[in-house]
Amino acid sequence: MIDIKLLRDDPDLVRASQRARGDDEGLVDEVLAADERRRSALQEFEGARAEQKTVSKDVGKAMGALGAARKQGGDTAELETAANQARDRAGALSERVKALEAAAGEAGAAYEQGLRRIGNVIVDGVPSGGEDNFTVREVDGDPTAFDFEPLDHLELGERLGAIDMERGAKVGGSRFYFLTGVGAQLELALLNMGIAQAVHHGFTPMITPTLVKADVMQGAGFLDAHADEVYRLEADDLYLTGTSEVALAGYHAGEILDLSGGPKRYAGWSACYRREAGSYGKDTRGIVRVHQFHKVEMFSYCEPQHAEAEHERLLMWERDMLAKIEVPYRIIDTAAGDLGNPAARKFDCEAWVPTQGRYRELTSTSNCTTYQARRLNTRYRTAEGRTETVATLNGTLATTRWLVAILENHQQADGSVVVPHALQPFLGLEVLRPA
RNA sequence: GGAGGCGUCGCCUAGUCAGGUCUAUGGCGCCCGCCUGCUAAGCGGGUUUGGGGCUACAACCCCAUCGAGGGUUCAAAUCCCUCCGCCUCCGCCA
Repeated sequence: MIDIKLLRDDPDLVRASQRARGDDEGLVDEVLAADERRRSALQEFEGARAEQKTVSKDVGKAMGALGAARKQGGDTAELETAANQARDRAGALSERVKALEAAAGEAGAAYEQGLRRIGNVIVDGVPSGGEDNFTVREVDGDPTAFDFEPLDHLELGERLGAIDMERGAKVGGSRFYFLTGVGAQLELALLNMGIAQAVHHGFTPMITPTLVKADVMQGAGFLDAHADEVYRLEADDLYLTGTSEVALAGYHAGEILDLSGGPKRYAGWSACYRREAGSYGKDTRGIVRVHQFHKVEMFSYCEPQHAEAEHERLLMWERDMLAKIEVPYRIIDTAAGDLGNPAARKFDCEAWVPTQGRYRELTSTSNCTTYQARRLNTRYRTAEGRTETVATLNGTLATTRWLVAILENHQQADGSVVVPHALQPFLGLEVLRPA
């Protein structure tokens, strides 16, 4: 959620952001009003509570004096009367405090509910509008040219004995698959290359839980707009994560971090699960859109004032990975309306897929600024000793989908696939050949 | 799955049985100051986090915070209930 102080100080900025996202601008005034109500209710309650506490302490004092007098066998009647009087007064106040507390609680809940609905304030420069309003930031390489009719990744994968969709469907249903033989090896090689690069740049590699509790899923921001994308295990009230971002965002939840040595960077390796609800009929062929895949994900905790620079760094490391697999790609600046609530800006790297004649997303890096961390209560200690909310960012280093781009772009007329140079040491093969 | 023990403001710890006349005790660490050729020791003070008020984002005042959430009570670290985590033992299973 966004910072209430920003909302109070600069509501126009938040209104503009909501407008760019195509979200409800009126929410801003709604929440400001709720904030006013919450604060006045809180003041009333706290005042009454303070009074009640004072009176109640008098009861305590009176009771103590009474006890002492009894021990000494003195006259207790007067003390007893005083104690009872104080108790009656406190009792009367107690009723009022309970009512005021309930009212303050309600006002607080209404306020927070509204605040949570406001999306992160977009970074200056993010294009307005919906899914199709992205801007192209950079194009790297020309679409791969072939002097033969290229095969699609599934055809190639089947000939190589690398992908088995049919048996995947038999075992798990549609959108499930087996990676077999060189296919399994290729995925492991790719993911390992991602981990190796991350470690080289100082990331801590992490193998993360893929089942998380509701508060983590909620805090990471995955139960709002796209809740129906998430698998939920009813019997245990746990959620299957669609990315290790969720677990890595939860990793430092409730903690106060020491960022004096720079950002904390983690590289998460995990299986990812997505229901793909509402995408019936889309990308039904092959492993472009599946319910389960593997991913290496960068995750960074940094000071908010460094978030934009960190975002550029994550993008740079994604580019390094794409360069290693030697495929043409472009980078888009996602439009505001296509950002999730937590993201203030998102860059996607999209690789050229020859048989589709278009670019498909291979990586995605988001700057969530303090939005995610505020919900998860992750802070850092400033040089002045104050606590402030950290910024969180994430970005992809490799996923199963990358196999699509690798297979299709590096295929030869005979159905073999040349392994990109950087990947060869991880795979131990230079060329994949049909069985 | 069963039985028991534990969870206190960075770390350790008192308080919980018998609710109150205290503002959660003390030590370690850390920070500031004093003293001091230097260091150590010594002395004094400070040291959870969130929210609200007032403001200069200071000082100060108030509310909450003893694993979490409820409840009882004028009053809860303390009593009751539910949940979570850790430890020990038993059972079951990889």
